[in-house]
Amino acid sequence: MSRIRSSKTVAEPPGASLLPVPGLDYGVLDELLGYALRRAQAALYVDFHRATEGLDVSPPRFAALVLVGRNPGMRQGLLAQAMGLHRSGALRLTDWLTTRGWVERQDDADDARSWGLFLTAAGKRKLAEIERRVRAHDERLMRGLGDRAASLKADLERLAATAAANNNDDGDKR
Amino acid sequence: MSRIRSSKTVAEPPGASLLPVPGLDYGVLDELLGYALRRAQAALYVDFHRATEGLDVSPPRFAALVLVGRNPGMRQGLLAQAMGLHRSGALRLTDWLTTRGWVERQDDADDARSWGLFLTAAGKRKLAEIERRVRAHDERLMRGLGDRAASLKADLERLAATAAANNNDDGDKR
DNA sequence: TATTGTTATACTCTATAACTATA
DNA sequence: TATAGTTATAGAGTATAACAATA
Repeated sequence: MSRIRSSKTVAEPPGASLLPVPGLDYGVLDELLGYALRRAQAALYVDFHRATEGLDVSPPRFAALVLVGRNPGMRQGLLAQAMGLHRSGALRLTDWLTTRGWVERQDDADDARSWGLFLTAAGKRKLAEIERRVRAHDERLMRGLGDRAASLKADLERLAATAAANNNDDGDKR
Repeated sequence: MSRIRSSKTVAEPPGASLLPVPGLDYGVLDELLGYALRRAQAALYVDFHRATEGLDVSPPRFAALVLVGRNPGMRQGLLAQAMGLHRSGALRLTDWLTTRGWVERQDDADDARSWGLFLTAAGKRKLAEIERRVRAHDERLMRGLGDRAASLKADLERLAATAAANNNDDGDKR
């Protein structure tokens, strides 16, 4: 089998932050944990893009490279599961990375329906460079938070687990 | 002047979470504050969608309703600024809300280029219902975090400010 | 000349549905 | 019959560029 698909550069991120505009009334938004998270996410997204400028990568593409790099031979379906995507999304992502020459599909000896995913030599080099810059970007953020960085990260992980658990329950909304 | 545009329902959110898949090696992703934020955001997004099921709303649409509701007569450009959008994005968002009958444009007496944005009576009712559910959803998350919720929210706000400041600086990446 | 909003277009990210090949 | 991947299509969310009207 073979795959060919078009290649384009990364789209520009939202240009501006969601930081409060002085004089505007944000009502309930200022009270919500969810909106605080959204503001932080928006700011980090712009910052990530800046830190990886010229490398033609985006957060999901970076995550996919790391996952394939650390788990060579993983199937597309597992990549989808790890990234919370539909399998058609993992397909497109893999297509894009393949077209760039960073990832390659190899036939899986155990199951003729599946691919094994692997980084190419170019993909390994690219990932090393991206990872270096992303680490620097993240460490800069951590430094800005000082000793709160570690507890923030732990609380975010707990929040993610809590919200995901709600999603599986029927919830007690009423 | 008048605006007409098509109306569609809210798209489905990503179906699954980004919670760690047992046995997979996430490499640097597990160390990054940015990826922890991404995981939390993904989980909250699904949870938000569940909490507002049937109301035909999304996080940006909700934020726009709140902002217009609290700042009646605000211009589209200001909405764009508050939400970190290009003005063409604020146009589309406003179009959508107008088509739903929740927001209306009125001529601005001070500047013939501008609109003033206002909630309609239906928009006010709709917002009240959405806000009730979003508050309940957010409070459920906060309860899950116990006494750490307040500090988490404060740290997220500080993170957003820090990252946004980096984006304006030249940064010290090298 | 700068600003507000619009139109046209395009790209990322993600989904659903119907399909093929294999298990 | 179920699973892995594919194809085709669609929609949200966002951008850029060129434009008109007004300031």
